[in-house]
Amino acid sequence: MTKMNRQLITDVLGVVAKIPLGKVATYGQIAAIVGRPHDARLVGRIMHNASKYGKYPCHRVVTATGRLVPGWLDQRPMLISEGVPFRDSDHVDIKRCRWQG
DNA sequence: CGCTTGACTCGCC
DNA sequence: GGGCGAGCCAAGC
Repeated sequence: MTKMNRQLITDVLGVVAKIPLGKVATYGQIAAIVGRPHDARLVGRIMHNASKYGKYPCHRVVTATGRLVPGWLDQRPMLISEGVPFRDSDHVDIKRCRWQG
């Protein structure tokens, strides 16, 4: 793990930690905030290992279409309990709950 | 050390 | 709205 990678991780997690309750952010949005608009995938990877880097509300991060993380069944109830509006069982109403950083 | 995979996104049809 | 392909970067094997 190089220094630059750690910096990226630190920035990404820092942004994730700032997502307010009841709101969600997209991978691309976070990637753009940390200065890497084309690295949404990396944000996803960081989220996947986020628990190992520390405790962050990574459940508030969804794809650009509002889709939840495939395979992570706990994400939906967690978001619902925070008041995030849902479009269907696998998608949040991204248009209404998208975080305006 | 190289190839594959993935919690992505965007343009096009 | 949904399917396809290309671009991007790091972690795993």
